[in-house]
Amino acid sequence: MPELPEVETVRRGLANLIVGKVVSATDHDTPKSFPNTETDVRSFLIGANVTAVRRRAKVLMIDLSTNYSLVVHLKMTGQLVYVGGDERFGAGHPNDSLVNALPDKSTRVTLSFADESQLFFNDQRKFGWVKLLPTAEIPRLPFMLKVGPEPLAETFTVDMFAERFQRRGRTNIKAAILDQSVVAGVGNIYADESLWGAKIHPKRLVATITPEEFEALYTDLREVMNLSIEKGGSSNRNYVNAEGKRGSYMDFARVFRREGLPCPRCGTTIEKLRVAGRGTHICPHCQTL
DNA sequence: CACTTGACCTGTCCGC
DNA sequence: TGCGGACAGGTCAAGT
Repeated sequence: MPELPEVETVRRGLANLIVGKVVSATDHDTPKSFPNTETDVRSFLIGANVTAVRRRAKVLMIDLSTNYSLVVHLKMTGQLVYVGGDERFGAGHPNDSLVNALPDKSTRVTLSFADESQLFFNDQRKFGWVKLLPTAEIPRLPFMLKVGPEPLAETFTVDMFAERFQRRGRTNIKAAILDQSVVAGVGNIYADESLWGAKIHPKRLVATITPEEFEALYTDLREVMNLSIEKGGSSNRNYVNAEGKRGSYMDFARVFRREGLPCPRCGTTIEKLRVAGRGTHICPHCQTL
């Protein structure tokens, strides 16, 4: 799934839907999806009140009144879908069919709240997880120690952006922008979209990128991510928000998954290639080596 | 260190 | 219709 705009969309939804609710029960399939001890679950999850829902990079944190948090990574196919107690089997709910189908085959973790509502963590490919950890320990997780700055933060400047790349001078710009220790939250969709916006070929070595190009990339990355959040994220395959609804950014995508279609800037046919081990979409006229 | 590749999983799509 | 292979929004652990 889920890159920064999708995770942020889920965060905003959950912040409205579950803050203040009391956890009454939990269930899961494999320990891989929910690697927590029974003792911790009983002591710090059951009976806890949800106090906040936060995000850092592509990681979600559901804070609890016990000073523990549920830390969630959706990886490629994870979903967090909330179903209100009164919505189940209710007629006229916008997501009737999806909501009433849960839990389903991909459901890995279920959280039940005291008011009968539920939160489902679904994950087709089982890469994601939900970890119960002391809130104060989260910043000391290896991932949190190495992850780069939030690209949409007001304090994040173009100079900081360009500086972050200097450590990765000998690789290509696509691998570097996907590196979470350079900048947080960029994944395959927004890497391709922003490189197209800045007219930079994804195979260009970082060391050859000019200050003007870094500035264009910085501006475009932020624009494209802000637009995507506004559109509720990208539903390329199975991403949905906390209410089970798809996002519409893919309707606005300029190159991602648009191979064979004309470039919206010059009309040249968009091509798909492989860079940094990932499917990569470019306009061969706008983005040259 | 910086960099690349394979592994983790299931489902879907495409060519034979 | 069936089957094999490639591929899919992300990160890690290994290898060079």
